[in-house]
Amino acid sequence: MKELFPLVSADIALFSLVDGQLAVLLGKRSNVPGRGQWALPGGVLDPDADKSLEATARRILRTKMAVDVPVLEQVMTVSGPKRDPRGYSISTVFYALLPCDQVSAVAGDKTSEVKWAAVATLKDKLAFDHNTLLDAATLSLRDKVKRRILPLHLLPEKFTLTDVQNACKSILGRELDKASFRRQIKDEPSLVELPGEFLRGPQRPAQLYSRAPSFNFASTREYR
Amino acid sequence: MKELFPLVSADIALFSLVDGQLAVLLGKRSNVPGRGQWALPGGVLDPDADKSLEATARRILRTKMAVDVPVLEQVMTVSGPKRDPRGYSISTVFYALLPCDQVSAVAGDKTSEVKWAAVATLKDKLAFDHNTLLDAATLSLRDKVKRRILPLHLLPEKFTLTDVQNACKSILGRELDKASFRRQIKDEPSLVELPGEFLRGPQRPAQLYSRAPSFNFASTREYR
DNA sequence: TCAATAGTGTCTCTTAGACAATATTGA
DNA sequence: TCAATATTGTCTAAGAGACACTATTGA
Repeated sequence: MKELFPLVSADIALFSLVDGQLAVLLGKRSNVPGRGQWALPGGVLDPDADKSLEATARRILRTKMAVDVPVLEQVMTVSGPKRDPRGYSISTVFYALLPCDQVSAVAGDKTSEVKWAAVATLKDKLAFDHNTLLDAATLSLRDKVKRRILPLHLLPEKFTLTDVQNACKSILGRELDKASFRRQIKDEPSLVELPGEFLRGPQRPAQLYSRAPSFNFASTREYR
Repeated sequence: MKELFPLVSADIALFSLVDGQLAVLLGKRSNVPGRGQWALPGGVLDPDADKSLEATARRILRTKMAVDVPVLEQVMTVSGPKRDPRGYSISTVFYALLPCDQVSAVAGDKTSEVKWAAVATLKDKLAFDHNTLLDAATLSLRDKVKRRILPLHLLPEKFTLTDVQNACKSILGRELDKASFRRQIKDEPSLVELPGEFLRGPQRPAQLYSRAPSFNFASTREYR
């Protein structure tokens, strides 16, 4: 393979909900640079295989983490001669959403070098400039949710409105009023009520919903 | 200079107001590919000279257009093997803001291959995928203004509130109510009233304002 | 005086947030 | 019945849009 100059790569913040907290998938670096440190999964562009940097990101998640993500959003691109000791590098950052039970790399491998980490607890603990990248990705996701694009891809196939509210709460980092939240999503076409299906427990059953097939997380939303 | 692979470059949508309309600076391409077509100014990363792709963009504007821009915002990065006939290419798109009278390249050169074009009139008239890039840049700028970051860098040093309103109107593409607009920007710390200075004409004089020195267009704004 | 634009006041409607009230289940 | 959570109703305040009114200049 022809050598790349500059070094062009994609890094991905794969978000999920772990114990109701927003979490991100990290890999422990097994090679220099940054050996032994935790970092966002990433990899170098393969011009022969990748139709775009989005394709690079998907390939990395597929080969390194064995996941296919339904949502992949570009965040920004960082560049410079000092970011990577190997030389001038360009990195495009993405974020992806997935229910954490769909990532087997974590639980399956005993000598696992992959883990979920709560986003809120990750101050300055990552390799390279990955804390900056993660912060940008988190802000970008938060922005989406503020525009009322629901992070339904973090949830299992069937979920309650309380689940949706908790997902939004963990992303926005603040409490949400139940009544207000429900008013706001009441007429969301992305939510499909599943008639007769309820989540049962030692209390009043909760209506179950699923994502509308037409729901497109990437779509924007007009606001004034 | 070491050859780049892939081809990494920056393209810039330099926005301004021309006759009250949002306009973008275009250059006619003098070389293949795209010779003779109009395109956003852009150029290839110089790893020795550019500390980042932002620096690339600034260098291009400085050398090709002889302007120093106060605002430069990253929009997104496009990539792929087919975008440019020269091979696999990565391009990061930026937008910049400037009063059009600060760009001399247009008026100064009789055989000028540079022009301002009203953004609203540019359907599918640009080289490569530059219409897509311009659309993305325009949306990104619009987004800023929707968050009440005022596009003050499009205006001259002294301006009236009506000027600000017209700038926002041309970016948002819709009429704005005067009273409502003024209520919204009433307590903007970015606006400094110039006591005793007025724009005079055949009507009631209009208070002049200037940008606050601390005004930072890049800063975001919290919204729920 | 009039034309023209600057600048302000007021009304209505929507909506977010706060908080309370009611509903429905299993134990 | 009670605990627990789901779901809904109501009040209030803030703010946007619409629109009309007043203010101040030059001609």
